[in-house]
Amino acid sequence: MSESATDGAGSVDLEAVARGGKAELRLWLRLLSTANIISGRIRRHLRAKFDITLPSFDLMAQLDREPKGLRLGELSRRMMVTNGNLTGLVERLVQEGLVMRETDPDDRRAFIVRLSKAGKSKFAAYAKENERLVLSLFDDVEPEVVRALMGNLALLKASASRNAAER
Amino acid sequence: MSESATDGAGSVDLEAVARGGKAELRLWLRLLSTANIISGRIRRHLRAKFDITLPSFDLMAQLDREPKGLRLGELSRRMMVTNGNLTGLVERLVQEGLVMRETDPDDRRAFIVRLSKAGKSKFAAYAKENERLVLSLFDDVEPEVVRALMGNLALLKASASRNAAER
DNA sequence: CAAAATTATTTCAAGTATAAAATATTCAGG
DNA sequence: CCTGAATATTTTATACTTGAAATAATTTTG
Repeated sequence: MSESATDGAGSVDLEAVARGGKAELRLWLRLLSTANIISGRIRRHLRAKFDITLPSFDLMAQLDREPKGLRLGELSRRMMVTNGNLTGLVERLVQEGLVMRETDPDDRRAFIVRLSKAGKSKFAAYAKENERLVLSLFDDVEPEVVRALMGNLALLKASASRNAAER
Repeated sequence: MSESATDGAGSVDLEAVARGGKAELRLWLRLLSTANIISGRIRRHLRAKFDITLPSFDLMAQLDREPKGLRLGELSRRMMVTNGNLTGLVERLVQEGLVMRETDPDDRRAFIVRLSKAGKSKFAAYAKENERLVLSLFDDVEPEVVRALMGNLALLKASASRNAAER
């Protein structure tokens, strides 16, 4: 058969075959595997079509909607990654000429990053194609299911964000 | 304030502030950020409490329910990671004495890994504590919401798994 | 205002992750 | 039984990721 000439995990998944266990545990595993499947598809698609990584795409997506740029700290919060991570990520995008990095005139500790002209136009193409893909992945999901998930995930997200400081 | 003495991303998250955009796109971002928040909490909790990484925990979780062990290929499929990734992950756990790795008598290409006695007993403690944490993260989520998410995520997962071979 | 605390970022070490190429072994035909 | 296809895993190169420690600049305060 040969699946794709690549090593490729991320296609089968038995959802950890969580037999017993509490409903919440099983839900968490299902949530995770669903997110993994979708992000895997997106990652492979971006790579195949544009040779760009998902983290780079995410970074550009954040900057695309902030024409004036963002400080690194704000960017790391929005992307939910550590500061240290961003240093290298931004560096690579600067090398490629997609992102500009300049010191904040108001605070010499800080840096502001934003899309270059080239970055902006490339990202537009990436985003368009990506939207097409994501919509296709949701093809068999009814609008009311989308709505229900939207609301229920908000509840879960709020609960998980709140109930954090345990022990 | 100081948040936690660590560099810590993964706490705030503006859900990418996806203003416009199709509902499906926004749902995908919400799904991703929810999964990120939960897995971040789990990861930090396991590290703080037991000094174990999430991938190691996941690997042990898979083996825990297969007393006879698993071949590496099957394990990589279940964990949704590439084969190459597993080589190093297993190696570390073998070094720590938590996992045993032996060649499959029926197929000399293959390896079978399973939990050692020590691994089994350590994992029991990890899992117990982890279950406590996950349940606490779901604390404010009503059972019917859990049920609804379970069903609707199954639909989404199926759709995303199916609609793959696009272009 | 100078020392102390805080904030913004980088550096570092270790681990995780992918995709592609390389190895080794098994299997299917001829 | 020998060859070529298929399978199982490892290796390699590159990139991502974290958490902690280090740097540097700003703000707070005694």
